[in-house]
Amino acid sequence: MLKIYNTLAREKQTFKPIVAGKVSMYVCGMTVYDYCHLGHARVMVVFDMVSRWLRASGYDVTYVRNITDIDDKIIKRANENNESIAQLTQRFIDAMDEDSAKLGVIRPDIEPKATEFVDGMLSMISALVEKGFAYPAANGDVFYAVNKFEGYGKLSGKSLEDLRAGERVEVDSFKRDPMDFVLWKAAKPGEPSWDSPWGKGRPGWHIECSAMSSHHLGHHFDIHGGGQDLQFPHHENEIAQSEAAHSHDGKSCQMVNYWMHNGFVRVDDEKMSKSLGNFFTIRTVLEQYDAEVVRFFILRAHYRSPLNYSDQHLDDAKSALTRLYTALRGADVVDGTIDWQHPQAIRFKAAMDDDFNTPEALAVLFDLANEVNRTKDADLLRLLKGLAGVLGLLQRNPDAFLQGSVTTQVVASVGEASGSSSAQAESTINIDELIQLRNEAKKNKNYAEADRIRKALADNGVILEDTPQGTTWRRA
RNA sequence: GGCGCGAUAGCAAAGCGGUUAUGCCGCGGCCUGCAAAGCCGUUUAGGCCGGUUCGACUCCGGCUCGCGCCUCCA
Repeated sequence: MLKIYNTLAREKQTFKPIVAGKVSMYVCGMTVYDYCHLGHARVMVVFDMVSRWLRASGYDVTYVRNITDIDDKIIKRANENNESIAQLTQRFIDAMDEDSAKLGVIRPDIEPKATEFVDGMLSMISALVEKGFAYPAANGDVFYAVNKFEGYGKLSGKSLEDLRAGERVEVDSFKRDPMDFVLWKAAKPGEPSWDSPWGKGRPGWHIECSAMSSHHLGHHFDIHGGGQDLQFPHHENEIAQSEAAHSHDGKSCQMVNYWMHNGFVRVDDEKMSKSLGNFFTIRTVLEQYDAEVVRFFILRAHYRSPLNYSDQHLDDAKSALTRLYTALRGADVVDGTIDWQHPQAIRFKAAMDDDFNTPEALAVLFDLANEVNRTKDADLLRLLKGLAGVLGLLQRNPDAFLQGSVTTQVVASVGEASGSSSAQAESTINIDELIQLRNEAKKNKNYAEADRIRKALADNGVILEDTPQGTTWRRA
């Protein structure tokens, strides 16, 4: 029985899909004017994990994650770069796809782009105007009249009075209420625009998601996700738009049953964000850390908790993941079959069913690794790999992870240390050859030489491990 | 100012009204030529003050500190 913390209800609720056996899920994706940072990585990985668990639980999942490809920042950035908006957005969509693939994120089933759904947005805005929830202003913008929607604030727990009291926005004289938000922006010279009943313009941000989600998932769907910062105003506004636009005879229809919000990534205990400028892009981090380590780092914390980024924490995650891969090493397990009756599998499922408790699920993996190390039991190995696979982890060849990007050719100084000829000292030497040399030295009880080779390799980031089956190595 | 969240051992991070979380690090042992890996054992907890209870890290109240949203933001 899966329980999900529903932001709307402010409590964990037993998950019941609208259509038995099926789950419709929408997640707010990226605005593509720059490379994705670790905050984006978290959304992608978290909801990838959610969709994987729903599928592992037997649901037929339709996962939609949108792409915002028209927006003030995109226009500004394209102008600065002297490139077209289409060029800019395609460049960063490609980069996003690259980054997410590295993080082991399965592509959502549908990735709609805002610019391809302007018609849907326009008809939604028209419906809102007709029903009296929106009004065109004198400047050509169309605004949503927040006070017309009874449930405004129900997601974020804010009341209009509170919001107005904390008002920090400059009052826009074209709005009837300072909290009204824009559905359609009148075109400014030189900006891309679409025709509309209110003249040329482009859509506001919030209406995009309402139009795309209802187009692909209908007026009422199961799960809507996104970062915590989208809760207000973005998701609040989505509810106001969708539920008002799809209302019949004054009765609004519920848009979403379960609202999920993932916690922030922080740096020095401050939110990581583009506006604060303290962000690390995924690609920067991947220069230093294996992508699976980053995925593990994200899943090691509960999705709703804050996640503090630092090298120390990534190093820690790397060591932990190394332990898991070490347990799989040397075994010929390829398939990860899961016996869901096994006590550890039951524990794993209980953890995941409890609002996607990945830290507890990972603890199960470590307990399994310990059992595997003790017993070398093939069934346990399959179970370990199978359960890890549900989280998108541990599916590589262990050596591919453990030896990583270290080239099998190490630098010349190793050759010198090994005592080989000076001609060879100038070139690179194969790690396997050095292990061979060391084993010969060991056989001859020349331990000083053996240790010198081992030390030289260690200085090159190669750690040797002597096992009953022979000597293996891994990167530091 | 309004609304909300959090405070767990050296670091990270969960569950749980009474029984080993887990990972990294540290320490001792086994293993090893020595290491590494692994195994066994082990040190370090629950912000502060009250209350409920036979018993609280876990429930309730207050306080302190930190964070988030209220403006674009995953």
